Amino acid sequence: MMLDDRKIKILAAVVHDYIATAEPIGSRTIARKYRIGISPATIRNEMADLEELGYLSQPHTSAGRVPSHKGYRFYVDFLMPVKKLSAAEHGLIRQIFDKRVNELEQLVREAARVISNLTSYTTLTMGPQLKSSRLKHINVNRIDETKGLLLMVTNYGTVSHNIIEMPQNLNDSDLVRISNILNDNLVGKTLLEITSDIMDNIKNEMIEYDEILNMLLEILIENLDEEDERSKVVSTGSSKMLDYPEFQDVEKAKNFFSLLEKSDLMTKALKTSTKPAAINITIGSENPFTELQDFSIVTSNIMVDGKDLGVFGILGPTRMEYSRVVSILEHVTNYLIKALSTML
Amino acid sequence: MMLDDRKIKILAAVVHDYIATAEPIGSRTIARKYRIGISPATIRNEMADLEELGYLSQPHTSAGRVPSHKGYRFYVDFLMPVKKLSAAEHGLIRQIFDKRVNELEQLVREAARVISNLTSYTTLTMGPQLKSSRLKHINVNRIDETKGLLLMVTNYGTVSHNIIEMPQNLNDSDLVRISNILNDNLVGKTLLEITSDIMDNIKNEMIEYDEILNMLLEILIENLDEEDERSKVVSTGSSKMLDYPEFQDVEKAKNFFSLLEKSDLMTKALKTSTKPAAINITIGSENPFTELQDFSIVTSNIMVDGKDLGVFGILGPTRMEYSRVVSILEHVTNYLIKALSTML
DNA sequence: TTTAGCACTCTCCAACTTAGAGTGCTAAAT
DNA sequence: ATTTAGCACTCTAAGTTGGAGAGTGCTAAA
Repeated sequence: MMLDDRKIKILAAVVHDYIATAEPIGSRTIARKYRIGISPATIRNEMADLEELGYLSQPHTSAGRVPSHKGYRFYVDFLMPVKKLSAAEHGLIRQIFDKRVNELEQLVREAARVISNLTSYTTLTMGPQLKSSRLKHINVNRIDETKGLLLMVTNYGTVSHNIIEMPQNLNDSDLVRISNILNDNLVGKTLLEITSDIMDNIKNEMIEYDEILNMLLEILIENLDEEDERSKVVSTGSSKMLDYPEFQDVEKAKNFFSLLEKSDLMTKALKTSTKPAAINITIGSENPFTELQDFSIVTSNIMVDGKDLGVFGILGPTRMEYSRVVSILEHVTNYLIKALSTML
Repeated sequence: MMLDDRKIKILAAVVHDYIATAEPIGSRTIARKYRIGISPATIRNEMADLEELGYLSQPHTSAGRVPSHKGYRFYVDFLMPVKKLSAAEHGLIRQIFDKRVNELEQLVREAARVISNLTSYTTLTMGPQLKSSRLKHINVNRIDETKGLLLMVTNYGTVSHNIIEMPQNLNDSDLVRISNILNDNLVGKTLLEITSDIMDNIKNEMIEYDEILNMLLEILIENLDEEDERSKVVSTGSSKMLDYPEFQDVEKAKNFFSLLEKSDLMTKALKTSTKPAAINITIGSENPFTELQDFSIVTSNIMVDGKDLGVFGILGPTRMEYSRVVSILEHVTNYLIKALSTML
């Protein structure tokens, strides 16, 4: 079911033009703008064929043609040019990683902002599933007479801190002992594995610290929920979408924003569209979630040493500048992976 | 220039109805809905007077009347009923403070979310100016062979952490010494006061730790900029605005969103509208910034022990449910202040 | 001083018209 | 056997027109 050369040229022209203008494109325009060397009439015949084959569609009888999802798919798989980024764009991306930033979250946030600025679409980010992350370091510090600080670092490089009430009867060497015990018993475990069982063991080892250990356990459990919160999908640059003709209708815009707020949906969308491949493109109705079938999503996972540190996703209209988006995403992801692999 | 009783009743009716419906309101409607006991004709005469006095205005000759900014101001100052919150609303607010949350930022974020849900307007929040906050605790922890963690806590209860590269030649007791020295020299100072001068002093005291101290100084300086970032205005619930008739025009909506992105403008707006009073209302053209003159802003500062810990602001159309907004803001702020004063 | 009555103004909306873009089909041209 | 010119046809977008309805201000009567 391959297309002949002329059909391909016409399909490419339609996709290219529609991505740029958002207007249905007619035979006359193709003949004028993309010199293929055949008359509008012939182009019309070819377009009728392409429509029958499912690559194009017509908003109404006397309008030009618009690519169908199948049309975009063909374009993405076979026709899409590799878009070179300009020096300025390169510079913007590199700039994020020049700063000495040592934390995953911040780096990802910055990257999302730049992606969103460069593409003018909405960028989605999802952090690593912290339930599966392993504790790398844990300790308790004293801040003042009554307050302390519980500090945890995971192997993903995420840091979390919690201010705690300090039992009065603990001195500094107690804290060092507690920190050491916690480290010895908990480091290397995933946050899910740290249950009351393990904590009971520790408590048995150190009955004298019962009070504070109970408190810490409680905080650990609370953190689990919260961290889940943290690993949720965050969207950046959503207001940019209002510039696109697709969202000139306020209803559409509202619909889009409320979509972004359905964080479980967005989480699933980012997860399922992430096959092993580096870059993943889901076009319109290819998406299993009906609410997202008017959009396209391009995702890219951040894999470092086999660890899945999260996903970038770009959410935009099906009429998306795929080639630009893909190369921007590729670049940012590569830089980020490089930065992270020296960091972790 | 006081209004007589009948004019006040009519003004109240217009403001009340316009806040509810966003439609200009005519003499007939007032006579029907708000039984004042006079005929539409008389109401017309009174409304003509109110218009001449500047309390009402007419979108066009044959439309009803709409409150002017002066009209809203009169309403807010003299007519506004005290809105009692429902039990459910009370519950939602209380709920935030039931969780054991020990951090200012998180608490504020939660509070903003609830305010935005309850009012359906956009909530703005601004943290304390960290440049003026005082260091309460600082120390350096080791995470693994090559990595360490610089930890800082301010008197406002904000915590910041930075992962750092550890020089190889430091052992654990070195870290304790460094932490102690830093604490002794820096605690109590504002972040602005911590300049290279002070650090030079410390370095002189401990020439052997030159390398790590230089690094820490660099991080401190970087943090200053970043913390500024943190104390910037954050907006919550902006997409809710799309429900209001004021923003049915996409241009208007776009304009609103790009306004939110001008963070320096929003910062100034929150600062200047904050006189000593607890709650501050700025209506339309009362705002010194022309871009904001189509909106009203209600602010409330979080003052604990004379320390300014930040500001809540609600941004909405001039046609805003002032009484609801004010009482919600009062409640949340009071709860928050109570929570913080036990915390800090 | 208040009110009924009425002419007047302005907006909103639905119905209609027109220009323009694009199509599909047919028949002629290559 | 393709390709192309020509043409009738269709559909939309953008006016234009003409009430209907809401609301006003003024005048004169209550």
